[in-house]
Amino acid sequence: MSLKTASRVLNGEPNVATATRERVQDAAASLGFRRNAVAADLARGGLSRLVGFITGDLANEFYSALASGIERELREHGLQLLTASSDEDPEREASLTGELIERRVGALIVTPAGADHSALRGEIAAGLPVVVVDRPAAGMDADTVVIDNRGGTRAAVAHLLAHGHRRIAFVGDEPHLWTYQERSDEFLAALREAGVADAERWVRSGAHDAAAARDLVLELLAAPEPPTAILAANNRATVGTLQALRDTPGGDQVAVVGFDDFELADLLGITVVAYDAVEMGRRAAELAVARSADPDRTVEQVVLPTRVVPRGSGERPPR
Amino acid sequence: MSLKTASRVLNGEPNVATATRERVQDAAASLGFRRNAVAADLARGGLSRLVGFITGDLANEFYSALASGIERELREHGLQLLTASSDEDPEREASLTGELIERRVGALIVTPAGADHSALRGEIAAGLPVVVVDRPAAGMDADTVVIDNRGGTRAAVAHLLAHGHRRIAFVGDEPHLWTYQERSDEFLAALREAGVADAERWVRSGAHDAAAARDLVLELLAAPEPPTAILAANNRATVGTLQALRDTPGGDQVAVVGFDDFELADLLGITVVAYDAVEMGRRAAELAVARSADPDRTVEQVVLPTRVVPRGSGERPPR
DNA sequence: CTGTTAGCGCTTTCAA
DNA sequence: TTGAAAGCGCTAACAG
Repeated sequence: MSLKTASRVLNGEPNVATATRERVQDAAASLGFRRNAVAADLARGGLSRLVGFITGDLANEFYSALASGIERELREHGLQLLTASSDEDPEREASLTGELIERRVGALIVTPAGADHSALRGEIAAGLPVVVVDRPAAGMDADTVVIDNRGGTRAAVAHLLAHGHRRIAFVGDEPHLWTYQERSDEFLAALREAGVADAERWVRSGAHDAAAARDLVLELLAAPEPPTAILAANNRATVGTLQALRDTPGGDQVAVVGFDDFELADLLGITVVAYDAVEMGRRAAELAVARSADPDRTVEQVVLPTRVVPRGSGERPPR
Repeated sequence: MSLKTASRVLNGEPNVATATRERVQDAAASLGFRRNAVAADLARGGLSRLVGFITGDLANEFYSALASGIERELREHGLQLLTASSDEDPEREASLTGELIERRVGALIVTPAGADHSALRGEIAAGLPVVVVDRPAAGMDADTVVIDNRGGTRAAVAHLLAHGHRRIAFVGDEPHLWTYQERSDEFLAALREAGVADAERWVRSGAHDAAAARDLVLELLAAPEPPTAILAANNRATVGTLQALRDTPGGDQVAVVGFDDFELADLLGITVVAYDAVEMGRRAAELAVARSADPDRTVEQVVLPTRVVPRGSGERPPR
């Protein structure tokens, strides 16, 4: 029989006699035959059934939640996930982008590390479906999934204000990150609207890991007029803040709200601004699939909601 | 000029005149040319520069730590990571294995879900480098990376015994898991050697998630003769145990040692049996690469050490 | 329902 | 140093 007939059977195409079909299947099974998806994709015109995901650090629970959501959604569409970590390094990000494109991924999902997205822009222009997650890529017309950073920050500050706080500190990541910008901006705006003078003095940056956050908070607490409440602007900042409070006499009096939920927040009684990272990934994958199917659809900007989950630490009154 | 010359330049092969080389590079740049890794791999004889990783659940921090270690090591060898989640379902695992093989991965790294590894065995026989992580696959001659479950358990029990405990409970995952077997076996052995009668009565299973663990521990604590110490046999069991202790009067008197370290264990003062999951992944990738290079090397069984990290919860004396 | 022919974009001989 | 030809394993288009 011909090659083509076998191909038809193996691809589940119609128009094959049942007898022939069975013959092929038997042969394939007994020979341990496996179709070659690489060759198939090539013949079909280049694109593979792979979707690339370029992320800061797979070991970070936020990114792995994203990856999990992405993978789950892709699976529904018969697509596979190709992961690469940029270590938040823009240069690595660019080279990984190149590698994935050479692998002919059908789409790319990225949490952009740097500010320069010229590489990505070119690919989009060349027709590659690109979805940007967590942080929009400035000046790029790409599908985007972010959370409502401003709304979440606003709600957190309102929560603390409602509990009587005025001296509220903000402990954030690196200032060049978009999420930092959004959150700190909104923090300042909310404080000013509440009539807090000199709001800037309460903002700290550089809490890229727990240790750095801890130091920042220790410093804040040692000042002549320490804050009565702290908004920790990401999960690592929250950990560092908690460490600092533990190590400071009276630290358990200070109110804390953390941005990003985490598994043990419940156990620790930490009030947080929560959102669904797995869902973020799922939505991103959905957009990637949609754009692959229809390159001309209008660009979509998905903003996922956040909510304040009160668990005790954010409801302490000011000392 | 010929196709081949261009190919040589793009692959950095020697024997090209500098002038020609430059001409090709300019052309490639101005045309936005990208080589097609899919076609290249096909022409080169089938195998792609991809390594597959089949894991239980990417969102679980243990697996994502593995993935991170794997990815980092593969990168060193110019390989890319293709991830797939089995949801701990043996059937899904088998079908994913098939998909990855059709994608012509150069090697496969697996945390086997079920007990039946016939599919994998066939692939190994067919020459596919397979590395098994976290749990050995019974009856298979595959490279393996596991931690010293027995040693870790033994050390944890010794730690609790040394602090005067005799009524020590074991809260573990599903009994069919290899890690459960190892840990519970060794737990029983250690208890018996210490002269604890009727050791089996202290063993509980089914703590596959925190909620289940919590219920198990609540039950233990409500018994007429409650344990004075608990060995939580995985990270979710630890969380559930802590929840149960929080919700039980006097629960803060009960000693706890958790298997698996976690970020907030330090903050919570939880004594744990720790090991390096990222390193596990790295070693697995290393083995995968080594076997790809030399299919005939002897099968290697890597056992990574564990260590007890005392942080307070495991040092409480019996009530 | 089945087969033939021509590629997909690259690499690998081997020859010039 | 360069090039021509063959083919990796498959599919798409068209015949039979």
